[in-house]
Amino acid sequence: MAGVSHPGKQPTVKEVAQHAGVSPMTVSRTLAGGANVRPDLQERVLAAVRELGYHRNENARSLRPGQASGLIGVAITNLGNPYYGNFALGVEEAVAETGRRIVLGNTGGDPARERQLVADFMGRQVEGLVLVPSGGPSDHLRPERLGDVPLVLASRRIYGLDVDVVLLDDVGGAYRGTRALLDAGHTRIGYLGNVSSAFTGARRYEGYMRALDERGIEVDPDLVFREHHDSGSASDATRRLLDLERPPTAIFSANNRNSVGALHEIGRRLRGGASAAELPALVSFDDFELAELMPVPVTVVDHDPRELGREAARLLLSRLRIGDRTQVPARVVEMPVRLAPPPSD
Amino acid sequence: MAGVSHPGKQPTVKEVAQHAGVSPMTVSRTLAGGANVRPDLQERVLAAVRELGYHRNENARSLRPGQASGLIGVAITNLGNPYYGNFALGVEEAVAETGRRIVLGNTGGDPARERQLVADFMGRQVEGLVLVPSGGPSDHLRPERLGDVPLVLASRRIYGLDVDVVLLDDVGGAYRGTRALLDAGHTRIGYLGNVSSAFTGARRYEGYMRALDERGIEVDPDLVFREHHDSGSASDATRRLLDLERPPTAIFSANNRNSVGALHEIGRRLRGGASAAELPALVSFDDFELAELMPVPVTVVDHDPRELGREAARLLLSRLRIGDRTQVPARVVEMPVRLAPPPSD
DNA sequence: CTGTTAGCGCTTTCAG
DNA sequence: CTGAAAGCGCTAACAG
Repeated sequence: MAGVSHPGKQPTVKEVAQHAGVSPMTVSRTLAGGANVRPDLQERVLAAVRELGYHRNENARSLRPGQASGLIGVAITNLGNPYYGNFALGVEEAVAETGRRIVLGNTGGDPARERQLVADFMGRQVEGLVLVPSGGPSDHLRPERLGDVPLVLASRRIYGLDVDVVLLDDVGGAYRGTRALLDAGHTRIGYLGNVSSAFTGARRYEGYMRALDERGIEVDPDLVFREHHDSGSASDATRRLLDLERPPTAIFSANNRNSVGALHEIGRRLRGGASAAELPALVSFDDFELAELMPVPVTVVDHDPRELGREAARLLLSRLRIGDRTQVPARVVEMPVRLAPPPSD
Repeated sequence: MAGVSHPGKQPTVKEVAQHAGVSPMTVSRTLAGGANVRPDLQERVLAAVRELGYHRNENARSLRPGQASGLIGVAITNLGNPYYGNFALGVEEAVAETGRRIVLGNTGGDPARERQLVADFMGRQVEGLVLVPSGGPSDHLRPERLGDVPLVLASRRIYGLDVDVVLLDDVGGAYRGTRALLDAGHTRIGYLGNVSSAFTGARRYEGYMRALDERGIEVDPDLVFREHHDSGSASDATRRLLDLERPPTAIFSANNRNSVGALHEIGRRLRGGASAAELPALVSFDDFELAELMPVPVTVVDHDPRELGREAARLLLSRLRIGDRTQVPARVVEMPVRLAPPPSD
């Protein structure tokens, strides 16, 4: 009960001042570090703060000109996906190191929701925006809409929008993953990709093609499936692949969801009596846990979404430190990926 | 360049008003829905808003008495863990349905960080708090510190703190999982738990004990490992279990991390030439992907962290609707879990 | 239907 | 070293 004079309302500087027998300014100065305040008054103020459970109102504070809100708006497509969860974690950590916080919104890949979130973030006076674009129209991201609030895009870029971007080395990773299969002697390599992230999908497919092309192998359209987006449809695609007259001996999967789908189908066939030897090897863009325990060899194109998040935050924070934000041209950072072959037995 | 008069600053009502040739109040009213504003003036205002890229300043808005901030503070232990990522998603979704947003902080399980985050959230005038407690002292959560800002705890409760809590049915899930192993004829069942979440750990261990007790089996202390917290140490514990003179024929793993650790060790032994038949069956509290593909049978105690998050948000939002928040006594909700046996082949 | 006034909580001036 | 005044952007309440 200590000091709760008006239950149901947060105390203000004024109340703290009254409680400590000083003026609001002395409270403000004390809370700002205490420069030019007599120690004994500081004591009294801090005691009153504790007594009343006072928290300085950051919203009122940021109303003053020159005072930033300390908020960064983050909109991602799917928080439930560990990839984006770790991405958000990376952003949060890097941003928290500067004393700022993130306001987080989940777009679910819906452009309308993205617009709405960005507008809301702007209204909350965020100092910057980190966005995993959902792919729709992007006029709400144009400079005249965002004023001087810097924007960083992650995972995908938007052409015509000249802002900082962090990407994975999609092309290189897909290229190296495919090449690993070629080096192991495979020549018929299926491709499982998706359409939901057109940008990323196109880049990974490019890496796949480039590796095949380098060895003079032509892409067989029967082996390429790119029209699905969840693990269920990836299972179906895998079934169709394996039911071909000349099935692939290996599969390149452009992401986590597709890898899981493919493995579900592989598991089904194993339980149906197939032997592991007649089932395809797999390269998976995106790591997943226990890949080593899979019944077929799984090579993983591994990367660190948390680090991607940190890097996105770093780009953003650096813009906040620059007075004229258009001074530095837009940067594109490609984060490296790592090939992790299956454990040799 | 449309209308960017003062680049580097967000436009205000005043500027919009000037631009539209009306008073600030007409702008405010128009933005509030347009009641009692002539249509043609509304037109002019909305045009000016578009022209200038105006976003209403929510911080200034919530300064007025009676106006809520529309922010909910969420502090969780590890966003990178898919369990908490989905939890956060559930909270975000439910909260967004009411037009509110979440400010998110990651505690990393550090009590000091938790205090800091909660204080910051209070300063930002959050309307409510959702917290996955880190387990340290909890005086910063006492009612006199939080004023009338409601708090909902998730995953763990804090004794002595009379607030709403959402939990999983830990005891029941562990009990049923263990009983499934007993029903399959196992009598020596190892236990892998952890200490990092003392509360949850104790509850799951209780369920394990209860199932054994019911069958008149005494807990063999050699089979119980509860002092570790990551998948690496869970691997070690599994090794020690399997190296016992009379190793267990099954293992109950109290969470995801432990299950993965145990499976890593099992994989190692398989690659070393062991046959699946001599390796233990597993029950895992917490689902994980591709459990069906594991070389030993894995039964999963499945649950929906996203739904847990939604429920936490629901409890919180219901408090916001009630004038006197202490009217309704603290509620404890236990979310159900589901037993998912391995696919029968 | 529209505008003016006042004040939300805070801090930057400017006086004492 | 301390306080009083003024104003950040917004909107109830009260004129007109």
